[in-house]
Amino acid sequence: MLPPLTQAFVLHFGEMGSRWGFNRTVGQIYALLFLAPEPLNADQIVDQLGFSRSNVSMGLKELQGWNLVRLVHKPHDRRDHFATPSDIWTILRTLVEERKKREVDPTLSVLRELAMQAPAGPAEQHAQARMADMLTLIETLTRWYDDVKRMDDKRLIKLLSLGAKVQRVLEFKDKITGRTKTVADPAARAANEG
Amino acid sequence: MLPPLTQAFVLHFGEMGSRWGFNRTVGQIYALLFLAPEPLNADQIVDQLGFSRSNVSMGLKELQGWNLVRLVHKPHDRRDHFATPSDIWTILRTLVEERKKREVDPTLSVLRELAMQAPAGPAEQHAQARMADMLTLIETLTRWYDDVKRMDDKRLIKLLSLGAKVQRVLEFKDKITGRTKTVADPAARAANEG
DNA sequence: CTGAGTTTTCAGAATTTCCTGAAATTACCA
DNA sequence: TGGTAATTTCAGGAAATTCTGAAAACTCAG
Repeated sequence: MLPPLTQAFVLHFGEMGSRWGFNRTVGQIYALLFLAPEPLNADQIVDQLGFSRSNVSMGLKELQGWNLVRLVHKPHDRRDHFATPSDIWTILRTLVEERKKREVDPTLSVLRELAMQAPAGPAEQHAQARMADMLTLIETLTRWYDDVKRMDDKRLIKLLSLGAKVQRVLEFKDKITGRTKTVADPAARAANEG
Repeated sequence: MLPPLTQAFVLHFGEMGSRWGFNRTVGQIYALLFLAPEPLNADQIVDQLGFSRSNVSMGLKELQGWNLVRLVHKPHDRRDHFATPSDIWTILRTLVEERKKREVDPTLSVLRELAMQAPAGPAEQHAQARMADMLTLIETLTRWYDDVKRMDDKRLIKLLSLGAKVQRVLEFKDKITGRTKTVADPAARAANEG
């Protein structure tokens, strides 16, 4: 039915689905839409994947809830068509944002809530301290994320491909701002750049 | 049974468990161990959470499989005790590593596999190009991750708290390496540092 | 309006996952 | 080696989730 590479990809996404927070149907539908050169309508998805019409309808709704799939209308066709963004970085941003919303935000708000309450006796002192550690960590991470997600794709990609080498750049900068003279010395500069 | 803050935290982790790739039992056991000031043995967990002994045993095994919990032996006590690392950054590293192993590595290897196969006719050209896009993105991300995970905690935290401001540092560096004279000029340097 | 085409809802069947108690296994002491 | 404490395994019951078909609801051209 599906050509072999497409089939393999779709089946893999179906299997992985559960690890990514949705089910087989949703995973396969997403994979199919991701690969499709054109938006697909629900019946085309039914034909290709063999799920019931209602299951596909629910799967599409869930994918729209994740903002991973958008509704497209074709001229002279009453049926709804669905597509994934063609830009993969856009997809990544959406995925991360939605997973954060589901996986970390609820915990963040519970931890903030609990941090404000008085510990019920000395027994909970330690527990509350542990929660505070976790809260600090999550807040550090989400602040970083909120910051980074505002970067445009080009800079983001540049930053990613630099990897841990940013470290060196930072240390380089420290040196410069610390003692300007060193920077003016070409030999020292070359050493810093490695 | 459990003091109120502890209880709230444990129940929350139980609920979140399914979103994080494990079940209620595992989530609650982890939460309890995380908060505990001392390693706990299986019976203590049974007492506090009310799950069956066998369920706790399986949950602990799963947590050990994730490397999130380690076995501890107390002197003069035959029973196994369990603890989470006390350092929260260590926990984060483990969690990310294990999730990557489960959630991205399988897809990475499938995509590499499929990238090598010849498309079955022109119908699959587009599909294979899409897969290639995804592969490139995942490889970029995992390379970045492999790089960053080698950083020590101190530098990592520094980098995180810098957030998108690294950007400025990078541009600052570009200017310096591009035209040294400008850097030597204190006025221009001040402008770059913002 | 009407009615064909399309999408959504939803009760319950099918499937999967979770959890338990009983039995088996392991570890260790005397 | 026998006995006891501790842990693990596992078959099957309980619970949760996924999936379906039928019916309801919606949409729009005529």
